[in-house]
Amino acid sequence: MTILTPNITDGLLDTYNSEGIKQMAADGTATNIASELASDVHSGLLRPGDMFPSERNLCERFGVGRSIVRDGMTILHGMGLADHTKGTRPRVAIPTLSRVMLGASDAAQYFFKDNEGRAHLQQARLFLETSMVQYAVQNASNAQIAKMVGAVEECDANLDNIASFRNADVKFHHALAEVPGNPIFVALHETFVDRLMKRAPIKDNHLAHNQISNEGHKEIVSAILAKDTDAAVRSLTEHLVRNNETFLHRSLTNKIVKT
Amino acid sequence: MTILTPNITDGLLDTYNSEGIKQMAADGTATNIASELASDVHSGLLRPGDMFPSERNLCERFGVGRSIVRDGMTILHGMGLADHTKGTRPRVAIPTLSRVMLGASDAAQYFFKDNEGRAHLQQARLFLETSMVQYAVQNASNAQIAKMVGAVEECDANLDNIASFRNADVKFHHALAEVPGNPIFVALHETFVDRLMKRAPIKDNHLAHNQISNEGHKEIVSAILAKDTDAAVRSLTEHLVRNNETFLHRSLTNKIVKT
DNA sequence: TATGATATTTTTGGTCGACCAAAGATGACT
DNA sequence: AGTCATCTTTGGTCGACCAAAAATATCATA
Repeated sequence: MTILTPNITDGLLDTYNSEGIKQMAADGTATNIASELASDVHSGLLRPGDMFPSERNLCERFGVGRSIVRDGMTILHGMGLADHTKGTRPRVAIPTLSRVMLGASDAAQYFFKDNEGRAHLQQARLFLETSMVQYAVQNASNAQIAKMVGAVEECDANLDNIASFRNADVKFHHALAEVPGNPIFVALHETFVDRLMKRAPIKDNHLAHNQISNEGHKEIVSAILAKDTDAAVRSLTEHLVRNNETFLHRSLTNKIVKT
Repeated sequence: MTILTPNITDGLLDTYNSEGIKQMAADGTATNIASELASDVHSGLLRPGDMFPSERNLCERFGVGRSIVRDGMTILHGMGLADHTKGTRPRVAIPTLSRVMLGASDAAQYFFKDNEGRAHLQQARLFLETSMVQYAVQNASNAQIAKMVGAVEECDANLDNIASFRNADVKFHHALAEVPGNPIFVALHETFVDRLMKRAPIKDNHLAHNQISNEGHKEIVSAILAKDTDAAVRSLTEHLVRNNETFLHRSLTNKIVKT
């Protein structure tokens, strides 16, 4: 394993060429089949919504039995490129970073279920959104700011509706993640933050909490409009830290609220 | 699908309880088998290095045929929890965020192979490391700074050795990602940045390039020592943007250097 | 004849048990 | 106690079987 041809230990895919993309030697391994199909999807040879070639067809193409092909399809599904819903014939999924990350999310959730892991996740989120807000102060377009304002209004209109408020809350932070126009940030946000938010425990006295929370949103937008980076970061940090602290506090005082 | 029990579309794992962890109804689906084994690994019931129960054993336990169990093991491997190397009997891997992300990396590489995707990745890296450096200015311990200095010295000692310099270069940025002590940052760095760096094309005149690059490292550390956030961020940005620009420029002028 | 519904055949994914080579365990023999 | 032969267990692969879905053919009716 040299440095220039980095064969990272134990990835699902094993050999890379100088471009970093899997070489397509048609060896009949499951990983190879998966990566070849993946290439076809990303290259547009297979279009989202299409059906994959039938398994028997792939058997013939790779010269292996159906078990191998089937394994390859499982891997492909894990990569978020195959849509195996409800017994229907698998179809090509839209290749999206968010979908890809979803697979990682399934595996990563275990790291975030205890308080320590949750705190790490919260910190990562704080760092991510801090970067977003700093960027937004400098570069957010009026349309993007308007989208955030829209979410704030939606929050205000649903202060007493837990589900709807959360929806709007997520929408606000999602709009923030969209500002740089970088799909990586959106994917990270959807994969980790959105799920985290939607799964958060319910606060007692949620009306008051929601009011305070949305005041935080307003402060953030105001600071962005005023192009005041420090104020924006400060408001965001307060907004996020407060939620995390109330969670920890609730855990300490053992006030379990039924979900 | 309600908001409070978020059943995100099409994840590999399907049903969640209020804790967000998969419910363990012993239905004989591959995903269930995978998640149950995953639970056993994360709970410590299966220790890293152990062998998994034999496939026939699992067949009996879940009341299904070996194909299903085998599918479950494939999924588990995709989650980075099973070690299927070289035909030996699969063993329990150390559950690590980095390993988990490795699976996502295989699927995500396709999004980063063109110039646009690469630019997005570079931006994400810039944002991540900016956060790290800001945090480091405030909180880095002497030991952590010493580690960075060590990497800088190693860079200096290997200015003319492409592989060794890259190693030391990676080490420097890795040390930066370690400062907050948050495994998420380390995992993100190892998964995306390390691979990106090790795979980067070779510059012509690498000696001069390496010198300039390491000067950047020195500026960054100096700014951290001086607790000068602005200077640290500025140095880091210059350091990273320069690499990206030379890459794009090289691409435009078509000066392909053999790898 | 054209058209729509219905019956039939084919194809497809899902599941299973059987076979194989190799690795590991067991026992015999020196 | 050590070495070698034998046997058991294990993962890897394959083909066969099944139910459901799709495609095709059939036929009654306007």
